Amino acid sequence: MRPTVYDIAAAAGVSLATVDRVLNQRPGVRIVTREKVEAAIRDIGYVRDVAAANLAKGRVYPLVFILPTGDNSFMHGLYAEVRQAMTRSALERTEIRIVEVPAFDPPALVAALDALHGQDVAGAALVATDAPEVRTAVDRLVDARIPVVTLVSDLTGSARHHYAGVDNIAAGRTAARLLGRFLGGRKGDITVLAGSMLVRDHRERLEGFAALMAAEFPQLRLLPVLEGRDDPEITSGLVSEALAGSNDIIGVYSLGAGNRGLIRALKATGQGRGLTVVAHELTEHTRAALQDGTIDAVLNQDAGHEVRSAVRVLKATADGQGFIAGQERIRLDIFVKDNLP
Amino acid sequence: MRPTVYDIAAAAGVSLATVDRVLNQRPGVRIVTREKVEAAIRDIGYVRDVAAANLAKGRVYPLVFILPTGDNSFMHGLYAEVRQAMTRSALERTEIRIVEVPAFDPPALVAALDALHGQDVAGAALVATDAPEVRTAVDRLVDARIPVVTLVSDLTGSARHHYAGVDNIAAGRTAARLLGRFLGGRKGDITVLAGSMLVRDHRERLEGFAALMAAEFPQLRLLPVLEGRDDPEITSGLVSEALAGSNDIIGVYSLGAGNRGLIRALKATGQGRGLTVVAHELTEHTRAALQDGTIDAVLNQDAGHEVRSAVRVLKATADGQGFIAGQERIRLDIFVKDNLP
DNA sequence: AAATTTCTGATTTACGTACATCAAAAATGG
DNA sequence: CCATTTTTGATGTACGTAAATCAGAAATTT
Repeated sequence: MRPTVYDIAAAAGVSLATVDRVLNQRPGVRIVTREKVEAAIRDIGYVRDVAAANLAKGRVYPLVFILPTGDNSFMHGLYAEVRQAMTRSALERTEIRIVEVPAFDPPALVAALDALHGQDVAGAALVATDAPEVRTAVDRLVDARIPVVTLVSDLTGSARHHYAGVDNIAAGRTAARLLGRFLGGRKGDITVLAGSMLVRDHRERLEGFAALMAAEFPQLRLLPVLEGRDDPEITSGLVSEALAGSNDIIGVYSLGAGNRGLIRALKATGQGRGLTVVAHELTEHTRAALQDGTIDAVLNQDAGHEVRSAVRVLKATADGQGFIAGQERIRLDIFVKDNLP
Repeated sequence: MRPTVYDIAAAAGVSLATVDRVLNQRPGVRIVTREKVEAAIRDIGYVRDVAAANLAKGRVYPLVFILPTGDNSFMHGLYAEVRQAMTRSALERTEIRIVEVPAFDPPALVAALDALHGQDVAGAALVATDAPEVRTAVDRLVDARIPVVTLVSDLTGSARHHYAGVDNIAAGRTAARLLGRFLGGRKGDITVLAGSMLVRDHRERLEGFAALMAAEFPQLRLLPVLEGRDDPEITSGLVSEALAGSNDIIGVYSLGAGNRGLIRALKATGQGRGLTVVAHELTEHTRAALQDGTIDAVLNQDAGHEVRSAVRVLKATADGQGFIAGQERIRLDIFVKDNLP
């Protein structure tokens, strides 16, 4: 049988009330007594029964997810996953609220973060836009002892407790490796398509991609980056134009969202050119494109895992607990035609 | 506030005792009354507080993991992960026991399974060896209302509740796709290395691999499968011999364990031949080989995820509950040099 | 209608922890 | 050594559910 608070009391030769004071760091215990109790806790190997504790406390975790607006499948998927998490609220003792802010808009994000102060919030998750003022706003929350995790896009240099997302530099390098190997020594130009260089995840993907390309595939030349703002329409136009303007393009790397537009342009302009294409984020559109051969590989981050991980980490952090690092590492999924879920 | 059993009682106009009888399917309730209560449960949207219920029941989950012996890194990793899960027992109300059986030995596995009858077991996980007698032994457990999940290797056709592992046909196809694309149109022979055709996962990987190769990369010829019994020594010998015997080999697919031997042979015999190699299972050996370029891609199943998933599913099934399918799907990880964790 | 049998209600205890209150004991200051 | 402050003990209630008991009500049988 697992030891309980009664066992601690017996082992330490103190009363239950004193054990409780030590366990919940309430005042009114001499240091010697406190140490005696702590020793007993270690000795008998007591672990607090979190379920019982939460029951007694009537604890709920009001969590806030700050998400950018955005009309692309990835963001839609992310919203859907957060809403899924909401449906599990009763079971998980969470109360999740979504705060929507304009994308790529640091002041709006800062305002949303600052608004949390004084509210009843057990933790916050945000898709970070990389800007100094966002960093300090996050730090203010952390100072206010509110757990913060970044989602999808990180905010290095800030005091956020955790990042629930993939390593985007590694993602860029991986994309380069796949594209380079798939092209099997051919020589030509590569078009890179991004959403916006204002978000850290896109910058990092490009950084990793460009670095590995330069180092290992010198026969491939990177064309200037096209910024499609994660918007299918803009993206479609840019790609069509690029493909029409050059016959040397043999590969495409799409590191942002808005792949609906990319795919449309590829089908219209790229047909029969033998393009090798690597894109990010598995959506219904990229899935279909993988299947019909328009795209050769898709790198993906599982939004569901990211959201569930964020919730677990926020709860654990709010309780001052640790978490299983391996379980909370968000992996970079690589999909080809054959391993689609 | 979440509705409680008291709210059900009030809503249905019955007493708490009756609600309890309905909730825990105890006898002594007329059908009309039972339906009244069930309607009330639906109406007010009651969800049982599992934490409180488990507390009241003093529930613990005695789980058994039946694992094959095996001196390869993957099995070592699997054991380590199960032991990790044991250290979390106190928190998760589990009591995990490992039963070790000889690998590739159906009768031993059957004996281990049958031994569980009558024991206090809330669920069992096993690495299945594919044989009819194993199937019926699993079915006997399921008939005895003991939740069963297969781990790593499935047992289709049996009544197991869940499979915590990857889709191995898809894994084989994916390996073929990567190898085929990486070889970029070159013509030559491919050596395939397996552990044993007695286990379903190896058979399935080969099946997927051969099918896709034949369909999409006809310029690549598959050599007869080498069976290394997941043993580094045997594997090393087989590979050295094969490489020495032919200069037409341009690719290797290692679909089992025992890659330590493969890598040793490649370094000794394959150096400078420009071999493209795809292997399974990320271990310290395959990781190093990826990094130094001996292996080009590694397909992996995360043993930690598999074990944690098995535990979650067994507990949920024991409670007659469902689980989040997306969370319990074990993904096929693809690693190249650049996205190693 | 009486005698059974089957349901239902009321109440209590328990699980492991949190939290509050009040009295008693011990330590500290002067 | 007394007065004061600090520390500790004893006890009770609560969280939401499970499980048991026993009395009483309703349904069924005779």
